Amino acid sequence: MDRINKNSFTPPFYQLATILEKRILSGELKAGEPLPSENDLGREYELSRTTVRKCLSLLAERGLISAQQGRGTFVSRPSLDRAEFSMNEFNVHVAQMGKEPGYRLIHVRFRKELPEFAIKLGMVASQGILYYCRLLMADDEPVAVEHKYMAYIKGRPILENEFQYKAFSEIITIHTDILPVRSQAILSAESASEFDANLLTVALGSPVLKLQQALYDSDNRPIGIGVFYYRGDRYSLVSDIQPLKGER
Amino acid sequence: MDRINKNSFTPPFYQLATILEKRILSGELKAGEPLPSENDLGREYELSRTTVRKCLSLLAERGLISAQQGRGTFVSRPSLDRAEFSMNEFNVHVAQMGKEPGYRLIHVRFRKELPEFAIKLGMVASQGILYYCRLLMADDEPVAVEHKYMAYIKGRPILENEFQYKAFSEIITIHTDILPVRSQAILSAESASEFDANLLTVALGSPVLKLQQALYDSDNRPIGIGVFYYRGDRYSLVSDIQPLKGER
DNA sequence: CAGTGGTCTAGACCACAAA
DNA sequence: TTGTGGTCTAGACCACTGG
Repeated sequence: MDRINKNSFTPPFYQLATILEKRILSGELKAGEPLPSENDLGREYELSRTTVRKCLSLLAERGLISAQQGRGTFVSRPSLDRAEFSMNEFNVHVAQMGKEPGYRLIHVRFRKELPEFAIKLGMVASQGILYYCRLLMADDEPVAVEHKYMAYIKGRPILENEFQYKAFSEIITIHTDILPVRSQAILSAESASEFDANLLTVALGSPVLKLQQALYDSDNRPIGIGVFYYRGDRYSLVSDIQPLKGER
Repeated sequence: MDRINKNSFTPPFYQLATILEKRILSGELKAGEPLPSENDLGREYELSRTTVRKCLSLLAERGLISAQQGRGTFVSRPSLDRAEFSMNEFNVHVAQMGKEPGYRLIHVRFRKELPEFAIKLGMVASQGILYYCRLLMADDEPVAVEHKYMAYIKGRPILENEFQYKAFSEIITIHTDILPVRSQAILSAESASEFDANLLTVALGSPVLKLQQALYDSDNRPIGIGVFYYRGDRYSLVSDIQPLKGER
C-alpha cells in the first residue's frame, strides 16, 4: 500500500488523490463500487477527514467519483469520449497561439429595428440598436467575422476607434450602466455566406464555426447579441483530459 | 451590509459567495482590486477562515477572483466573451435531448497498415489495427459518422454486435488490458466528404463539426483514434455562464 | 438506529511577498 | 518582520440513507 509522505513538497491531499486515481484507473476500484468511507480513508492514510475531503472533491471535480449523502462515495463509469472545450476572448486565444491579434472595423450602423432573431430572444429596442461588424485577425490573416447588436444608450458616444482594439464586453462596461451578468453561447458548423466568405478570403460555402452569443443583464433581458464566423481551417478548439501529474 | 443568516437552508459559505459576487458584479469591487483578506472577511461576516476559503474557492472556480500567495486575492477582469462547452458520449447527449440514441454499423475491417495521421500521432501497429465505421442516430435520424482505429489484441475477438450499442471506451476496457488514461480532442468545422455526406443524407460539401479524438495509455502512446463528423444542422454545443442562484 | 457525506469552528504551521 | 494565502488537525453538529 502506498503511504503519504508528509515531508514531500506535494501536499498530502494531492498525494492521496493520485493514489486513489491510480487505484481507480488500474481497475482495483471498479466503476460503481464504493470507496472506503471518509473516516476510514483518514484512518488508513493517517490524515484528518478535512484533508481526505479536499482530496475527494478534487477527484469529483475531475469526474472520477461522485458522492451521495448518506450512502457513500462511488467510482464513476469512465467516460473517455468526454471532451471539454473553453473559448476565451479572441485576443487572448490568439496571443496564446503566439500570434498578434488584430481587429478591422468593417462598418458601424445605428438601427431603429432589431433583426428577427434578436426579437425572438426577447431584446427590446428602447433607444435603438447599435450594430457593428468587424474582422478578427491573427498576424494580419483573417480568422473570423464578428456581427454584434447592442442596446444603445443615449449620451454615451462610442468612438469608432475603440472597435479597432477592444473586446465587446469591455466596450459595454465602459459605455453603459448595464451590467452583463449572464452569457449564453451556441457553437455549430455552417457554410459561409457570400459576405462573410469574402471577408475571410475563402470560397462561398466554405465551412465555418458559428458562435452565437447573447449577454443578459440581471433581469435576464438580452443587452447584446453577437454572431462569430470562424474560418474552419484556421480556428479549432482543443480538449485534453489527463491524469494528475505527481512526483511523490 | 448584508449579513449571514445561520438559520437559512443555504449554507453560509454559499451565502457569502453570492454576497461577494454581487459586490463584484455591481462594480463595488472593481477588476484588479484586492478583496479584504481572508481573516478580515471572517471577522466581518463572523465566519471561520475555513468557511471563508471555501467560499473564495467557489468564486475562483468561476473565474471571478484569483488568489496570489503572499499578496492577496484579487478581482479578475470580467470576460463575458468566454464560453465553456462540454461534450458527453453520444448516447448521453442524445438522451439529454429527450431522443432515442441508435448506432448502425457500416463496416468493420482489419488493417495491417495505419492511416497516415495515426502514424503521425505515434501509434504503432504491433498486431494490426481494427477499423470500424458506424452511423450515430437520434430517433432514427442520422446525426454523425464515426471512424475509429484501435489497437488490435490477439485472442480477444470483438463481436460485431457490440458496435451496435456500445461506446468505444467501453469496448476497449472490456477487450484489452490497455488502460486509456488520457483523452485528447480537436473540434473544427469541415465540409462533408462524399462518403460521409451520403451516410448523413446531406449534400456533398455540407458543413459538419469534425471531432478528432485520441486515447492514450499510461505511457502516452495512442491506443485508439477516432474521427466524428456531426451534421451541422442537427448538432451544436451550448454554453451558459450565469451568476450563482441564491435565495437568502 | 448506526453510518455516511455536508458543513462549520478554532487553532496551528508553512511559504511567500512586501516593506 | 508583518501580513497574505495554502495546508492541516481534531472535534463538532447536521441531514440523509438504510437496516
